[in-house]
Amino acid sequence: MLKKRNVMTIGTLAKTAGVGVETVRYYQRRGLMSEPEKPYGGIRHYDEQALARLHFIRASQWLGFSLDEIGELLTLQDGAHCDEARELGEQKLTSVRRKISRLQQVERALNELVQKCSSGHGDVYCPLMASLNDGVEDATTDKHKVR
Amino acid sequence: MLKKRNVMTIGTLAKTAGVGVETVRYYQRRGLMSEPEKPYGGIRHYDEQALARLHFIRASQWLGFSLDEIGELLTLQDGAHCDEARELGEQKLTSVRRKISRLQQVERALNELVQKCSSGHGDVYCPLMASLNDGVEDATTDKHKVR
DNA sequence: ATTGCTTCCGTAGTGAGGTACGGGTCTAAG
DNA sequence: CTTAGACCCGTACCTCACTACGGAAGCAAT
Ligand SMILES: [Zn+2]
Ligand SMILES: [Zn+2]
Ligand SMILES: [Zn+2]
Ligand SMILES: [Zn+2]
Repeated sequence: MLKKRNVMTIGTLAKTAGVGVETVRYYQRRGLMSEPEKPYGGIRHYDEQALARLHFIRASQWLGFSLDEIGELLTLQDGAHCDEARELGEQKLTSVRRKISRLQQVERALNELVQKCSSGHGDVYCPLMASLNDGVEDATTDKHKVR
Repeated sequence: MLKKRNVMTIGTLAKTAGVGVETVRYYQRRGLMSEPEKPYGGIRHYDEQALARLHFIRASQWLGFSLDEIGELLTLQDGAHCDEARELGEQKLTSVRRKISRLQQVERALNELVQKCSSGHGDVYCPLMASLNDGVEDATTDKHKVR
């Protein structure tokens, strides 16, 4: 699969990194990866630096960074801007923690609804449906701000 | 704001429920709300049932149901299908719990990175950046499956 | 009666992160 | 030499939940 000295075509690069060819090209269009020069009338070749870049992008994405944010992170790669990178990491950590506690609220509310519905109410009305109609009382105060 | 006997225009309805007029019309197009008949050449009027429907939708959305799923929930509103509704709730609960534990993995990984970066490494290289390049080792096994 | 805010209705655009298509060119295997 | 399978490139399309636009017509206040 890997040609000598890790010189790859875009297809090999993509498969090695576990993404689609179209995704690589999309990252190039987004400016997250550079397009290597192509030999006259030929096919571009990619090296292990391109693969490392793909690893960087996917790892950052796994941590919740958007492609725009990843672009920013990439400008800090020289190692001299460690403080800025850490700042971005801390902001992301904060937002991840907010998401977690929001989801935990949802989990509690949903669990309560399901429990109430399970514990045989007398076929008269369903507390789950009733709560949805009334607006899921318990969870939070600003009920109608979904997004 | 509320006209006598809770008869409202679409604008009043929307404002009362805390959504936009366009959103109400969108829900109608999606089949989540019915359009009232309009008096000849006139303006449609909405009652408190429409408002309740809007509450139902927003509450369900807050719990993480998609509009398609909410459409399904609405067919179970007669109270006779409580078991199916509970099943949907349980599935959603499972997916919420999966999201939470995934985010908790991210939180641990991100926290570790930020900590390592904070504890003065000798300006030589940044462990945060290095980890991103190497692929955030600790977190999980299927690293490259982001979505 | 004139202004000015709503309503009505269909269509189109947004953002994020891709995925798919189609027509042409290149390369490696048989 | 021929053919199957990559590659190249631009463009269009996808999901989700809205949001905006545009023009006609209604309704309320001045
Ligand atoms: Zn700096
Ligand atoms: Zn029930
Ligand atoms: Zn049933
Ligand atoms: Zn650092």
